[in-house]
Amino acid sequence: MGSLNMPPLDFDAQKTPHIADLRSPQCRNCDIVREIAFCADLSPDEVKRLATVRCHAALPASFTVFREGDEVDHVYSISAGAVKLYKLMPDGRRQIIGFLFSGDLFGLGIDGGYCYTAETITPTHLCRFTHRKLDSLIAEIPRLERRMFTMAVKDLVSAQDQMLLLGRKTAREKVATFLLRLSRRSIQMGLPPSPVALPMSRADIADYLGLTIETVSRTFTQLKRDGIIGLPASGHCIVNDWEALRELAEGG
Amino acid sequence: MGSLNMPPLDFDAQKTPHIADLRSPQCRNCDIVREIAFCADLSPDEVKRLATVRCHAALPASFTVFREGDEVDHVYSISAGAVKLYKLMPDGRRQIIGFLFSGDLFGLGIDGGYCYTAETITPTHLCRFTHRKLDSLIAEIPRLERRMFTMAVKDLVSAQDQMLLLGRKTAREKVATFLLRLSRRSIQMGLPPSPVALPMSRADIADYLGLTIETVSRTFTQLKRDGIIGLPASGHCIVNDWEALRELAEGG
DNA sequence: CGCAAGTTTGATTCTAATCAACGCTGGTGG
DNA sequence: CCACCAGCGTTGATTAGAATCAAACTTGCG
Repeated sequence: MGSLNMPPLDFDAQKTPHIADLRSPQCRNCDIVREIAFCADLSPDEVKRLATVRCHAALPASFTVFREGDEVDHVYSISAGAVKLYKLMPDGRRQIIGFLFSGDLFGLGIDGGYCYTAETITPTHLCRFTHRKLDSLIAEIPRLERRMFTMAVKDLVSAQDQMLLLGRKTAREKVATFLLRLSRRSIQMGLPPSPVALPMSRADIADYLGLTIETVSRTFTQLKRDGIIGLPASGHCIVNDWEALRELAEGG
Repeated sequence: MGSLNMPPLDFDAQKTPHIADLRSPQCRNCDIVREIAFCADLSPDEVKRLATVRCHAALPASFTVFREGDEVDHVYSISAGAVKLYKLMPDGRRQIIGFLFSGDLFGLGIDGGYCYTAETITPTHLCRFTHRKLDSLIAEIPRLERRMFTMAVKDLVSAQDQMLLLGRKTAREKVATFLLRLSRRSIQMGLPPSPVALPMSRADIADYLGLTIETVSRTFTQLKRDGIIGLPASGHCIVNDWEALRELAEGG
């Protein structure tokens, strides 16, 4: 793991190119661009235009894309894979702000640097745009502005749900809610609702739900003993009793 | 109080007009519109145009503007006063999503209804626009779209900070962070950083910070005993030791 | 195979919640 | 005018849920 008190990552030491070395001209015009959520309803011409400003990178797992405080320069879109966004406190306490998957956008921020760190969970394909190019693109295709706004509002709504979870739910309720969210996200990506893929570690889940590793582990075990879920292999979770899980999640 | 399990408010039973009865033509062209944050840099003509679509209402304290689940029809801007936004669980557990003040906007949401309840804390002056009129306004003044987007991103950043607070901070750290935020907000409104006004009840603070009333009360008392703050009168808090408060807030 | 990292399980501690009582304040009505 | 009451806030005693501390187990990899 080592994300908690690791020295700044030396990108070059990793077995992949430094993401900053990728330039648009070097990027092949692959069709992954179609998967970018905010251009889902663009015309072929517009997609082509988009392709000229984006560049694409394949990153390994546990790769830090940018850190909290880094100068904001790019916006990223996930073509495939999974990314976590997190904030750290000076003493190492960590809060994961979100788990992102295929189609999700990140890297928005206000002046003064990114306000979270972004790190891949699994090997991940990213598309990247500079804010400058994105702006000129928006000038060409004004619809994009509305689309970005809608996405920000959606993120805001999710964040508010997460506040309720963190502030008022018990460990059991938190885990149940988490599983249901991942399941819904699976459906959204065209996968079956169960088994739910859990690409992230227990530590990640704990830092997302405001719990400790041990409590997350115990809660999974407990839900399994209650017959509500099954844990066939690490990284996967079968839901046996949707009704019970839903009721639990809402505190019923 | 009674916000937890009150029957749906009968607006007419209150001593103020039902907010839904207010129509644009009836609204005087008061200059309060200038205080709407998202039109701060508009030209006089544009402000005049804005005035034709907004309408204005003075509401008493503890007035429910809309409820979670209500059909989304309007966007609101606070001219003066304070509003809280909250979510409820079926069993009455409550999470306050945010405290809003003069200049703040609320009522954004996605299809399917508002995702929180909005209630005044103090007597409050609100401006209101239908989403429809706001859309036509945005068509006229495209700058507004960017402005709304920026505001949504700011809210998102705040929400992410709140996740860190709820998930990883101790009671002391939560209260310290809360006081610093209110103080910063005071400055932003042109008021001195201290004394910090606390128009909301202990119950509201508790439901905002993911604590109980008793813990909030005890923590205030403790910070007072430590000489970090003073509590001269209910509703106000003096900060004696900014450095200590800041250090506490960050977990130093 | 052996090691390191991640996960599970168990024992104990601790923070904040719960339960309970009391005091303050502001509004109401006798 | 003052007594009463309701709502809010504070304080104290006890409990509970999750954290911490500790150890064993599992998994994946060189």
